[in-house]
Amino acid sequence: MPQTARIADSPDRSTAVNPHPLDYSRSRARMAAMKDDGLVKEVPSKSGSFPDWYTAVVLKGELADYAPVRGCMVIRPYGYTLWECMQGLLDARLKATGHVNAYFPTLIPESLLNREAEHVEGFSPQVAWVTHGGAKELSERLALRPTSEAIINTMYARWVKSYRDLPVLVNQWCNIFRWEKATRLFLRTLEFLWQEGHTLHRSEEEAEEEALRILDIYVDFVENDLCVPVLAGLKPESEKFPGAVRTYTIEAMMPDGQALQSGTSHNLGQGFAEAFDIRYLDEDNTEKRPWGTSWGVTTRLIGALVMTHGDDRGLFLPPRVAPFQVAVVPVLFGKQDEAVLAKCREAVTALAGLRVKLDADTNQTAGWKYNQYEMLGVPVRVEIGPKDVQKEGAVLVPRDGSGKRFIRFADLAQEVNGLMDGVQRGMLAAARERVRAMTSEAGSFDEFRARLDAVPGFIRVAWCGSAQCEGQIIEETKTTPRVMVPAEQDRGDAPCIACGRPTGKRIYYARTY
RNA sequence: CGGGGCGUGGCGCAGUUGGCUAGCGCACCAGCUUGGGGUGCUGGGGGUCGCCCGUUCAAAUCGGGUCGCCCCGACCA
Repeated sequence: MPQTARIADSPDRSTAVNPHPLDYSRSRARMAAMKDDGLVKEVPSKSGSFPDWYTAVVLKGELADYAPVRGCMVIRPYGYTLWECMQGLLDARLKATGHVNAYFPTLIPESLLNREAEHVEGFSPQVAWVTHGGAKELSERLALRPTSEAIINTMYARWVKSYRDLPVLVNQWCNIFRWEKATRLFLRTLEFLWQEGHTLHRSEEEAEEEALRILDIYVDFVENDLCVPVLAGLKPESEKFPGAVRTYTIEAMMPDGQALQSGTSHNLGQGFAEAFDIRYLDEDNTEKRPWGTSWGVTTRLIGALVMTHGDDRGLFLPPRVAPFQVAVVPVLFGKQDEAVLAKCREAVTALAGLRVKLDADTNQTAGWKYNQYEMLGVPVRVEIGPKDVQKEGAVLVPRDGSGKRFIRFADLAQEVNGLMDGVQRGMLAAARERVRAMTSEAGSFDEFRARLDAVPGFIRVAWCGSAQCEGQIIEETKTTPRVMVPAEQDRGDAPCIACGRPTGKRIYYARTY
């Protein structure tokens, strides 16, 4: 019974690392190759082909695997545990702000989806349909939910009667289907997991506050827990959610210079309340329509984690969300093994409160395990061998590459807990610095292209707000508008990059996933 | 949806001007050995060559189709 892993929110032990053997090569050629840089050759270089690197890290990191269905993936136990860790942290924030979870059906009758015109139009190219029950053709097609506004607002219309029923603050964790032409693990698959909040409010102001409150929660969660820096702000009209009045977004920048939309929060106005005929009787005894919001983040965030922090050794997961925060690796020689293992178990006890994996397997060497847990992105490794037992110490190895350190065993808990915070902060700081270096400003198309050429990333421009100018920017630069940051608006006029008219608007453009 | 690439034991690949029993590395099993950065040796088990249809005395190899995956561009969390 070698498993001593304690996984929060995980009811069983199926989340144990490496439940199935993998093909980690041990050929002499590869061993020789390893001596060059000490890196496992299972992972191609991040600076080489970025897409190949990404796929290899997801696969070798045991986050996911291709399913025998086009465009679909299996989230493996290790990857799913990561998702559960992420869920736990975000869910707590949502609960703390008064939201409650519920569950609505995956199947959505076509007639409901058709109620809101812009909504259908926006989603119809991506909807998967159920047309048969057994051999019998259905009288009405059922959509596999591409999002749940239609079915949830249908229910809200039944439940909301009085101003006393407001606000409605409901969230659901579920799966979503969107038919995609080209798929990538975690970044775009036919089916993915997310959380979607759907709220109703008494006033427009309250709905706007809610949309912004959620945006703030997303920023806090993604930056402080996932260590992924984002630009938060408003989407331009062209990038709005179908049916929304306003869409807010958090946009992350990946190391290859492409922006990744990482979460959205929509002010839906009264559009859905009208389409689904939601009314309530207000204090003044008149019937009114509530104001709505919806918002979500998806398993795509796992892709952001991989790309932001991974390196040539594989994954690197922030301590707060890592399925295993610490890997304890005994160095076994067949002689004092019992003493070494006893010390390792003592270490696990000392680290109570952290998610710890003790790997006492004897069919792999200690060195093999070092590489394995680095590939899995475990933030801190503790090595304990006979020499450490003798010296009453242990070797700590943070995944951030800052080197091995020998510590007194008595200081283990304090040292490791200190590393948890230090590594977490270091990851955010490093990512911030990278994104800062990938963000620039351009006053002309020539300048825009030059910057994009030098360092692809976020490029901020002045934009008058017209669709025509937006189209021209897209055309000239092959980038798309990502986000307008509120604090950067109306702080002095500059000529619109396309038409030259003075404007206070600023917007970031980037290539995107 | 266009352009390019790829489907051969679990994984990575070789073999492709048609021709012997389809080969190699890793993984797996057994034994010995080794062990602080992916131990070494020996011996084993495992494949109707993605699928279908053709051509042929003979197809992993040639032709047609089909399915899937990867990469690059147009649409999207």
